[in-house]
Amino acid sequence: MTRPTPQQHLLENLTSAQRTAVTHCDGPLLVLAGPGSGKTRVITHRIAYLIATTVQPEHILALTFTNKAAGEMRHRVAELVGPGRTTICTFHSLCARLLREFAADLALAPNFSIFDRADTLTALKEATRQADLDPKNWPPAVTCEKISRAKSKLQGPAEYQEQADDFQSKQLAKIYHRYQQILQSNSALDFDDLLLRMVDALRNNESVRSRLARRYRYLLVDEYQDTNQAQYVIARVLCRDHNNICVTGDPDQSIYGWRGADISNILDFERDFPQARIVRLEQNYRSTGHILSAADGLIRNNSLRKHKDLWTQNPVGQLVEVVCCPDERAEARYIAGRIAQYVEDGGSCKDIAVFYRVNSLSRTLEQAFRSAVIPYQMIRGVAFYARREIKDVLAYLRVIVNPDDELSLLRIINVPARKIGAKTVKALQDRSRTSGTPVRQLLAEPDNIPSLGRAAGSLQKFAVLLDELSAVPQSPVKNLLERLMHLTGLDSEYAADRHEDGTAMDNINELISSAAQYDQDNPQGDLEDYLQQTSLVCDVDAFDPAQGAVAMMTLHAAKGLEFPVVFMVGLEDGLLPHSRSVDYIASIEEERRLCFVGMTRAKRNLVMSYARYRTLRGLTNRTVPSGFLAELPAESFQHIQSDVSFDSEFLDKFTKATDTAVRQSARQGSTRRVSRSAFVAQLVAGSSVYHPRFGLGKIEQISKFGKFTRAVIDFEQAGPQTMMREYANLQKSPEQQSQQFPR
DNA sequence: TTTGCCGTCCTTTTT
DNA sequence: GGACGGCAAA
Repeated sequence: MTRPTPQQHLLENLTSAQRTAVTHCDGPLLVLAGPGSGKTRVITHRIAYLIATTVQPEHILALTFTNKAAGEMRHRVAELVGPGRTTICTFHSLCARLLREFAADLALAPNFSIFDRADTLTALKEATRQADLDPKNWPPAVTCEKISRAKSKLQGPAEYQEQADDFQSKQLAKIYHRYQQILQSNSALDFDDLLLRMVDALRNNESVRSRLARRYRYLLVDEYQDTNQAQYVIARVLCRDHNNICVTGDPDQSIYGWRGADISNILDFERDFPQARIVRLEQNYRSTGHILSAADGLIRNNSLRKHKDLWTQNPVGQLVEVVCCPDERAEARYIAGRIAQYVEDGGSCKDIAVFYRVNSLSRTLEQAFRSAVIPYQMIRGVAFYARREIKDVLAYLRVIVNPDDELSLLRIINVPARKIGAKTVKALQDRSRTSGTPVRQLLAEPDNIPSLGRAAGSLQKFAVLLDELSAVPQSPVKNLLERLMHLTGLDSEYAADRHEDGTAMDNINELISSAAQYDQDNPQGDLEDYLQQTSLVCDVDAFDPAQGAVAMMTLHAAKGLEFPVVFMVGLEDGLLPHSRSVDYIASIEEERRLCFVGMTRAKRNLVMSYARYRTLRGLTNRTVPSGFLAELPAESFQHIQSDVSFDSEFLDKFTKATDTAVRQSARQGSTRRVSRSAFVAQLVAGSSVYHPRFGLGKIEQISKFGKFTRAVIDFEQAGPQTMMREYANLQKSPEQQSQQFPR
C-alpha cells in the first residue's frame, strides 16, 4: 500500500465528469454546471490540482463577481493547499488594483477615486445641467443605465455619439461627454471605467499586456454567463498567449442581462475557442427530488434556452409548498411562525433564508421577525456604505487621498455645518470654472473671490482643517478615522444626536471597527487600498453564516449560496416577474431564471408564498398570483391556504380583468386626481368617497389604530369594508370633486 | 443659512 | 412610504 500522492488525494470523491474538469491542464475548458452540481468544488480542486502538479500559485488568476465569492474560494483553496499567492478576486477589484499599479504607463493618477452609484448620479445631474438639459426630463438614473450599457459595450463618448441616430441618443451623447469630463477633472473612475480602462490598457499597451500575460498563465472565470463585453475582452486578451482559460457557468442562471451581461459569451465559447474541452455537470447533489423537478419544470418554459437534463439521486423529499396568505403581514407572520416551529423542532436559524425580488419587501418581514424574536441578518452591504454619515466620513478620506475629488470635497464642505452654504459653493464653482483653478486650491485664497464676503473666513478655516487632516498618518486607518472624527467635530455632532437614535454614531463605530479589521488583515495596506475596497463591496459580501441568524436577501444576492430551508415571498404578478420587465420576452425569461436561481438554493424545504393583498408604496392592492406558479409541475408541490377567509369566488371576482375595468370606469368618472394627503385630511364620517375597486361608498366611522387611521366604509355594491391604509386609494366621489375643485 | 413644510415623483435587481 | 426639490419663514 502506497500513500496517495497529493494529486490523487485531490481527486478523491469526485465524479468522473468533475475529475475531467479538475485534471484538465492546458488549453481552454468550459464547465457547464447546473445548480448544486459541485461547481465550486471543481474550481477549488482544480486550482489546488494545478498547484500540486506543475503550476506556480502566483501564475493562477481566478475571477469572480462578488468579493464574497472570491473570499469563499480563497478560503477553500487555502484549506486544500494552504494559503498561497494565487490571485482570487473580482473583475472590478483586479482592474482597480492593476490600474493603480500601471498608472504611470497609462497616464492615470494612481490615487484616482472610484465613484459609486450615488456619486455617479450626482455627477450625472451636473453633467446634464452642463449640457443645457433639465435633469427632470433626463433623469440621471436612466442616463446612468444607458451610459453604463454603452461603457460595458466598450463605447466611449465619441463612439456613442457616432452611432447616435435619434434625438434622444444625440442628447445623451452630450451628457455622456460632459460626464466623462467631470470624471476626468475629479480624477475619478466609475465602476464601468475600471473595466474599460483595463481593456484600453490591454489593447493599446503591449508592454502592460505582455507583462500581465506572463504573470497570469492560468485563468479561471466563474459565473461566466454574467460577463459583459468588457469583461469578456479582458479575459480573452489576458489568455491570448497561452489559451489557458477555464470558464464555469450556467446559462440558466444568467440574471444580470439588465446590467449588460451578455449570455452569448458563454454560448459562443466553443466558437471563440474551437479546441475547447467541454464538461457538463448536470447531476444535482444539493436539492431533494421535488425541489429539483419543480425548478426544472419552471425553467423548461424558457424558449431561448439550450435544453439540459437536471437530475438527482437524492430522495424526493417533501413537496414544495405554495402558500397563499391574505396580505403581506400575514405572509410575514406565517413565515415567522414556520421558522419558530423549525427552531423548536431542533433546527437552527442559520439553515434558513428568505428571498424577495425587491428590497422593499424586507421591511414587513423584519417587523414580523422582530416581534417574534427571530434573529435575522439582512444582506445589504451597499446600504451600509450608502448611509449618509458613512459616505460623509469616507468623502473626507477621499479628499485626503485625491484632492481633485471635487465631488467629495463639495459633499463635506459644509459637514458638519460651518456656514458654507449653497451660495458660497456656487461662487466657488464659478470661480473655479472661469479661472481653471481647482476648488481645493481656491479654499486657501478666498480673498481672490470678492463675492464671497464673510464666508471667506469659514473657507480658510476649512482649508486649514483639510491640511491638518492630510498631515495625520494614513495608517493604521482606524487611528486616522478616530482622529478625523475628532478634528472635524463630527464626533460631537453625532454624539449630540444620540438622544433620539444613536444609529449615526453606531454606524460610525461599525465603520471604525471594520477599518481596524482591515488594518489587521492588510498590514501592508494603505489608505488608497482601503478606499478601493470599501468602494467595491456589495450586498452578499456582508453575509456571515456564522451569526446563526435567518438570512434575508434579494434573489440576485442569493446566487451561489445554498440553504436547507428557503422561503421565497411575493410570488405575484408584477413582483416576480417584475412589472418593469414584462415588456420583453427576453426579460420575462430572465425573471424566470431569477425564480429558478432562488428555488435551486433550497436543499430540503422550499416554501413559495404570495399575498392576496399587498401594500406597496403605501397603497394596498389586489394581487394576481405569479404566472410562474402555474408552471410548476403539479406533482411537485402542494397548495396551502394560510389563515382563513379565502374563497375562490372572491378571488375570481377580482381577477385582473375586472380590476382594470373598474379602474377605467373610475378614471372616467373622476375628473381630477386629488393630492393624497390633502384629501385624507378631509376624511370625516359621513362623507362619500369613491374607491377604484369598490365603487361609491360612505364613511361610517373613522378611528385611530396605532399610528394608522382606520376607516369603516359602507360601499353601495360591495357592502361595508374596513380599511386601514387602503383609504389612500379613495377619491372624492365625482359630484363632490366638482364642488370642491371647480375648474 | 438653515429649517421645516408641502407637493411631486418614483419605484428592480448591482459591480 | 420615502426621497427630493421648491418655497417661505426663522
